[in-house]
Amino acid sequence: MPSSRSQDSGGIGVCAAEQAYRRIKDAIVGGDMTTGFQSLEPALALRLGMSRTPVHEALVRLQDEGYVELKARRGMRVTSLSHRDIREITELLACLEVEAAERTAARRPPPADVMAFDAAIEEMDRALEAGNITAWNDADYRFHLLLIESCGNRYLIDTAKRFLEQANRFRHLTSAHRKPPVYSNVNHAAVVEAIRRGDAQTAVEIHRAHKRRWLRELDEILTMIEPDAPVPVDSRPGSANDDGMR
Amino acid sequence: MPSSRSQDSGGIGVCAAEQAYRRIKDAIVGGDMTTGFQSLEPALALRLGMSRTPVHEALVRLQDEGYVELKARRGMRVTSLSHRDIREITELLACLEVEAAERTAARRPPPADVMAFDAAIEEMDRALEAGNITAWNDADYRFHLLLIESCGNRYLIDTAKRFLEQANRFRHLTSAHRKPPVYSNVNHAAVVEAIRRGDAQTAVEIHRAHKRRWLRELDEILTMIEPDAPVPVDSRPGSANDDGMR
DNA sequence: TAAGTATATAATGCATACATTACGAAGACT
DNA sequence: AGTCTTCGTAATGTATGCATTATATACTTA
Repeated sequence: MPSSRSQDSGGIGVCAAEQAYRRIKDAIVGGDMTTGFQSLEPALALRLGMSRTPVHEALVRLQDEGYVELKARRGMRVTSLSHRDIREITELLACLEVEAAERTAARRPPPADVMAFDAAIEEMDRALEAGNITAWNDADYRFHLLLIESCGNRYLIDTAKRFLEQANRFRHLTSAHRKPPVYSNVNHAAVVEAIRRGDAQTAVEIHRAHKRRWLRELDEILTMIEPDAPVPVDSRPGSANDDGMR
Repeated sequence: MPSSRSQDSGGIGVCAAEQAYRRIKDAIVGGDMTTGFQSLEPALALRLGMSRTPVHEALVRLQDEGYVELKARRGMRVTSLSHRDIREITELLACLEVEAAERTAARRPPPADVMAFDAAIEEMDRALEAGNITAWNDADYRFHLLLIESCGNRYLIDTAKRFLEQANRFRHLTSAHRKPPVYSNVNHAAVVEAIRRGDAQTAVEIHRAHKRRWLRELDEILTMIEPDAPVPVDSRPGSANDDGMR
């Protein structure tokens, strides 16, 4: 249901507008275009090796999704995520994921699907033992993606994925400041256990409690980092205007 | 946060692309462009009195939101909503609204805001007594919009509004087949009472039960209407290709 | 007559061109 | 010297033009 044109996904022949959309979004989510980064359409078009038309289309779409602001004459600006933004995105995502957990459990997915959850959790365990934060993040991301994608409601899937992507913009920020997330692994395992049993009620309760706890921790992290103001999404908050990609 | 450019909202000087976006979307939501309606960019551009460029931009955005499908060479096609689509949209909206009810109650909005809820419910009561379905729909819509917009989470607001709009595409369909929604008024009033007291727990419970009941009723309506297949969003399911606007 | 192929038509996606407009810089006036 | 005004520059939004491609139709051959 989300964006795709002609070619279905990531192949060779994707049209320029789609490429522009993905490359810019990836740059923002991946931290290569930092919060506050500004650029003009001609510059972007030059960098992406295409004309302004597809770039313009991509920017409008990204504005709809909240990734950039288009200000007259100033071109695009990567939206800054205030503490409030981060909290609100996390809250919404929590709500959506809890619903997804309930539906997934109620659907009683086939054992093969549940094994994918197990695999993700095992990898989270391994990464935690090894102290490999990046690997843990990847596995955790995959777990949440699995949970979302197996809920059966395509609109819920699209929406939750959209905000999971948004959340990736500040994931590294929080993961740098949080204590080793042992309880995440335990909770996730318990949710999977409930899913395996088809126990939707328990899945909801555990996942909701987990998300509540995470929100409290997030609040602590945020107040620790800085009183408020737009959050530095990477290590160079000042270097906005010059080139900003790296 | 959603779409707008230069001019903030609905003024005179909105750019052509934004106008195209709104007019086409309004036509779809308002039932003027019926499910399955197809059109080519040149034809739309002609009808809207602009060139293909802004029309193209609008269509891509509408595709992102699930209102149209763009098939190579076939132009745009207004997406058909299957029973499954209707159910999934309603489920997601229920989830979002329950969360909004909880947050609204937890925020303890000022009495002036709560009076707006009262006004909407009073109008629902009046419309129900008078048997005026249209008026009831309008008031009900306003109630849900109020509930959403007073939750305090801007991302939740945007998302819920988006699906409330989608739900308007099939609202008339369900409202034609459902029995007089007395329990809606009662439930909504109870939710408002909980909001007034700041009782988030009760607000959630009532609204969730209300939505559950509504989903069951929706299922009955849907199975009654037709086994499945794309739902006729207006009374003329066949007249897709010729002109489709009315 | 039917099936396959070739050609023509036209819609899409992108590039370019143009008009509008906003922002900045420079100069003039107080 | 500071402020206001005017002019120039350049970015945006849209229109148009062009290349690509897919579909439909017509023609040819078995």
